Amino acid sequence: MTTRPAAQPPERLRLLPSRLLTRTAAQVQRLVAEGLGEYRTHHYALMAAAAELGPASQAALGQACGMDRSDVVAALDDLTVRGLVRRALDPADRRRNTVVLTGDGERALHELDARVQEVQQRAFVPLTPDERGVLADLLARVNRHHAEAE
Amino acid sequence: MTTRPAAQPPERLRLLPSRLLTRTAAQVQRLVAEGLGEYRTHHYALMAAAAELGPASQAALGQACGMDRSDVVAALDDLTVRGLVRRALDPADRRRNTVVLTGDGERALHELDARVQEVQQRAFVPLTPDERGVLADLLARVNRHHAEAE
DNA sequence: GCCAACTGTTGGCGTCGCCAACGAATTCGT
DNA sequence: ACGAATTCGTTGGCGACGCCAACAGTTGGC
Repeated sequence: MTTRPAAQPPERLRLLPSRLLTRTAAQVQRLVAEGLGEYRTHHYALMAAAAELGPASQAALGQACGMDRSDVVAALDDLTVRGLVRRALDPADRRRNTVVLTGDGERALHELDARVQEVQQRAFVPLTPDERGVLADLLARVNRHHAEAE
Repeated sequence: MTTRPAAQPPERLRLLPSRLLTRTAAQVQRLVAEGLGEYRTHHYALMAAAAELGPASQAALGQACGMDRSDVVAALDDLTVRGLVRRALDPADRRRNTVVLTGDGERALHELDARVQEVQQRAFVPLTPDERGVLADLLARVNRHHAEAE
C-alpha cells in the first residue's frame, strides 16, 4: 500500500486569499458557461450592452463591456451570423459600425437573462441572501479600487 | 463632437455577482502575476507543495495543487531547467518520479513567499482586516461547496 | 499470469485577456 | 486649410490557464 498522498493543498495555498478568489471565480465561471450553453460571456455582455445602449459603435460596446476591440469584432461576427445583431455603417462617421440588436437578438437576450439569473442562485447557494450582499459589496469595493487605478 | 459613449457597463452586468467575482479575480490575478515576475502561479504552487509534502510523485503534487498531470509536467520541466527542483525515478515504484526541491528551489520559494504576501496586502487594500476575513470566509464556503460536488 | 489501474509524457483544444499593425476616416492644431 | 494625431474596425498573434485523449511502461489485485 502506498502512503495516501493527502490531496489537501499546501498550507500556503489553502489560506491564500488571492488563490481562494481566483479558484472560486473559476468554479462559478464554469457554471455560468454551462448556463449560457451555446453562448459565451462575451456574447451575453455585448447583447446586454447593445440592448441598454441602443444603437452604438463597436468601440462604445467594447468600452462598456471592458473588452478589447478585437474580441468585440470576433463576438459580433458570431452574433451577426446567428442573426442576433446587425452591423451598419454609420453615415455620420464612416469609421464606425452602428450595431443594433435584432428581434431574434432581443429574444435570445431575454432567454439568456433567465439562464444567467438561475445560475446566480446555484452559484452562491451556500450563502444567505445577506451574505451574498456582503460578498458583492466587498468584491465591488476591491474591484472598484483596482479599476480606478486604470 | 460625438456623443460621450458612457463607458459604464450595462446594468445587467454591473450588478451581476458572478461577473463581479470573475473580474475582481482577474484584477487580483494580474497583480499576483506581476508579483511573481518570472514565475507563474503553477510554479509557485508546485514549489509550495514540494516544500510541504517533501519528496513526492508528480501525481501527488498535481493532486495537491488541483492541477492537471500534463500541466504538472510542463511546470516541472521549467523548474528543473532552472535547477529549482530535481526529478528522480522512484526505485520502489518505477512509474513514479520523486520530486524534490533543491537548495536554490527553497531559496526561490522563500523569495516568492515574500512577494506573494506583499501582493495580498496590495490586492485587498480597500478592505479592513476584519473584512478580509469575512471575504475569505464567504469565498471559502462557496469554493468548498462547488469543490465537494466533485 | 492477466487484467485493471496508475504514472508520466506528448499533443491538442477552448476560453479569456491582451497587444501590434494596418488602412480608412475623422478630428485637432496651428 | 492642411498636415499631424487620433479613432475605428479588422486581422493575426501571444500567453496563461484548465482540461482531455492517447500511449507506453509499470504495478497491483485476484
